[in-house]
Amino acid sequence: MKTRKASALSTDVFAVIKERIIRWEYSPAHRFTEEELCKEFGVSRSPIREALHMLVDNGLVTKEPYRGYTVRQPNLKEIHDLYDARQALELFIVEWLAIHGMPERDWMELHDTWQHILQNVPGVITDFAEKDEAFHEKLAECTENQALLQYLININDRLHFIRMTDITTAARLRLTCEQHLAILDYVKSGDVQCAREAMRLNIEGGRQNVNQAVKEALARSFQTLHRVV
Amino acid sequence: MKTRKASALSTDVFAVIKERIIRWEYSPAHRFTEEELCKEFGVSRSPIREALHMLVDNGLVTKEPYRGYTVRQPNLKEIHDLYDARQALELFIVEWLAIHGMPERDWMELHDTWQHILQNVPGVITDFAEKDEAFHEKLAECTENQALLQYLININDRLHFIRMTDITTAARLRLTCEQHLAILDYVKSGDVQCAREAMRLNIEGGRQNVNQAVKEALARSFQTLHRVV
DNA sequence: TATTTGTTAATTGTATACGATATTGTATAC
DNA sequence: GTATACAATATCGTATACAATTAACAAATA
Repeated sequence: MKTRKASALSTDVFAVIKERIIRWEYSPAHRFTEEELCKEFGVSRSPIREALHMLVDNGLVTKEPYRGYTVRQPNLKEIHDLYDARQALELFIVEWLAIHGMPERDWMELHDTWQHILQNVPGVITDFAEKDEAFHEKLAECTENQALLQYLININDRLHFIRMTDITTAARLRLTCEQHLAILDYVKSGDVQCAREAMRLNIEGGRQNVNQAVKEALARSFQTLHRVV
Repeated sequence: MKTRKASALSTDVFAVIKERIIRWEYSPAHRFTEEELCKEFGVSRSPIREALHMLVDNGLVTKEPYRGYTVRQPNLKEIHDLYDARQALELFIVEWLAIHGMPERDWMELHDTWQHILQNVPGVITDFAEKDEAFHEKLAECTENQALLQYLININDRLHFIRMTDITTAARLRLTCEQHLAILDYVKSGDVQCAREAMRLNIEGGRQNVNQAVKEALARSFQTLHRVV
């Protein structure tokens, strides 16, 4: 979990490696050494170590003293745990928004975005995970609660790698759009219980989808298996 | 937010400074420089920097590039935000425990502890904050969800400094005991709604108490004022 | 052959030196 | 007297050298 200001070099390295991990660009359990990263990025070990530290904080990499760093292999239990944590936070967030309201401008922006996606199904399937994350993070931002947002971002970072494999069928995409629009409507009308339930359904949908994706990955290849299970 | 394995030196330095901050042993907005900490702890800048990095992650210290590190001055809004985040997590936790149950042994341990404290009011007021934190963290542990526990610990770390000023009157202590025992009872009987409500009351009590403590601090001294407000 | 033990290579942990940058103080011009 | 340019200082940012630790492997031994 990371909010700190850090030097340009370390944040750059962090961002690049994080992006690669998230995009599955490393083989399972890939091992990093500081030295090799120094060579690749052309910087010294200090910023590399900082970047790796941040990756460890984000749960994307594990560190063994005197042994090195390895790309994390999240297991199914951890994925479900993260979805539980997400649920804990997001149910609170929609409840808060239904009670305290959210800025009209933000509401419209989200509404338009997802209405637009809905009307163009199955056109827009690229970057689905990013768009979905942006929706949920925007809601968190509207509570103006930095702690909630920070934890949610951490969860999204740690789940992103697996969400990339989401099954983005037209049906699923349409359902997600409808769920997001429903959440917005209930938030606007101040219906706490319905807002919570709509959010719960949305999150559970995501969880089931990921679950399915993991299982299919298992069926497909042993390589993927020992990464994800 | 910190789970990483780190070297002995940096974790030691981190633990010592964190303890001091939490115990108000630094004057408001105390400024650190890496150099001065090197001298004090007799180690080089590398482990000091790691320790400071961890403190920043824990929200106890802020960093300004080329300027130094300062002990954080959480404001009232942030305190309330953290209480909101706590509520989001803990309502989920008791709900989860009420549904899935918790180990009999852990339940008994918590029950005995708080029954004992209740029977000895107003005897045991020392370390109230620690005991209270232990109760809530134990519940989180019983869900076996590392993410939830990690976030809750982070919240407790960031609130600890202000909770130290909690008004620990006999009445308040008794009320807390009763609330904790009620939470345990509802969890055991699987009554989700009552468990949630009991937890909500417990958290809100803590929030109000802290709120009161901050206001009294304001009334008492300007020094304390510009630390907390 | 199985087991223990010493040696070596790989890697991080720590210390220190050097460079970049922001702030602060000072002199000078107007 | 004020403002501006410039120098000095403090501090972190980065690079690099050395120390400590671990793991792997080979050699010796039962």
